[in-house]
Amino acid sequence: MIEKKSPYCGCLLYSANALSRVITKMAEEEFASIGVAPSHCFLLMTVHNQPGIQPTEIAEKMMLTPSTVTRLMAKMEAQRYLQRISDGKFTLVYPTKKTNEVYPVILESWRNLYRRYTAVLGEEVARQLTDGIYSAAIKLEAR
Amino acid sequence: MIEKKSPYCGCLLYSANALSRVITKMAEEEFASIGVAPSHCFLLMTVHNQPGIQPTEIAEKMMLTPSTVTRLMAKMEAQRYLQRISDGKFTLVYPTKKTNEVYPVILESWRNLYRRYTAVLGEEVARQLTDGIYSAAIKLEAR
DNA sequence: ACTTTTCAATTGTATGTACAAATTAAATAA
DNA sequence: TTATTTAATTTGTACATACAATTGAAAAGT
Repeated sequence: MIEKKSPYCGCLLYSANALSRVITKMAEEEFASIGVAPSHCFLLMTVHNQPGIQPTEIAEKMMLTPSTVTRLMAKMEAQRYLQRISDGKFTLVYPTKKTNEVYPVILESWRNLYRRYTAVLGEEVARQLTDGIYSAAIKLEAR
Repeated sequence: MIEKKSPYCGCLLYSANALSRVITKMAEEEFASIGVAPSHCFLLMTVHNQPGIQPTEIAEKMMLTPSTVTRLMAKMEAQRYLQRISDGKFTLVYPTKKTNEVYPVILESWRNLYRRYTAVLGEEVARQLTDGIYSAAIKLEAR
């Protein structure tokens, strides 16, 4: 049986984008029950684990730009999932009761996602792949 | 020296998205001189290599949805980079003179991109990583 | 003390992508 | 042959993300 590969599968851009879309879709399915998108959940986790964190640091941790973080926060704040407090030129971000309530559910969904893709890829393969991807991202970002 | 990792680096979703953003940015820089975004270049390559190809097949090759392909095509057609011809319920997509002119430049940029990331990651590592990413994407899509 | 520079955060705008619905045409069933 | 179903494509809409420009405040230089 002939395995039909994409003509672009040797390209990191192509493959990385493809994987990103696929795993994002799986995550959206998993997080759908919460009613909060995966990126927003990362934000909530970050704020939950470090109340009073500032947008810039959130952006670093999430590997996103500050402007994106502002948008994500605005949405979550509108849903009372977090609170921003201005402090001079800084902004301090805090979780709310709602955040704390949903936090365990987020963790659970996150674990389910992990289980789902490791079931397909194998745990060790998934680990190594994730590690390779992460370190490549770091190296290329520092380029 | 302590290496500071992201708290989410063990998550495939997080890492894959991060890599996707970083490599996309590099690609955008590389393709900027052409004035055509990376995804549009993939489209042009696909059509160049298979004149008369249909949107559905393009979508499969590019691992995108048909609706996304429609948007990409609309943009490129507006810039006279390709031509759509209706044939019953099908649409046949053809390259134009402009496509053929720019094609070698696209290939060159693509090679440059490859050189850039392999310079950072090492050729063998990059190859294996790309391969692992691609096969994970395929497996997870078939989930 | 005042000016200039730097820096954090936000806003305007644009892009790539997807889903769901609509359209249109072909294929199949009656 | 006509009616129904299926399939290809496009459109309406929405979302995550980024860049460039703006705002507002702190820091540094004079």
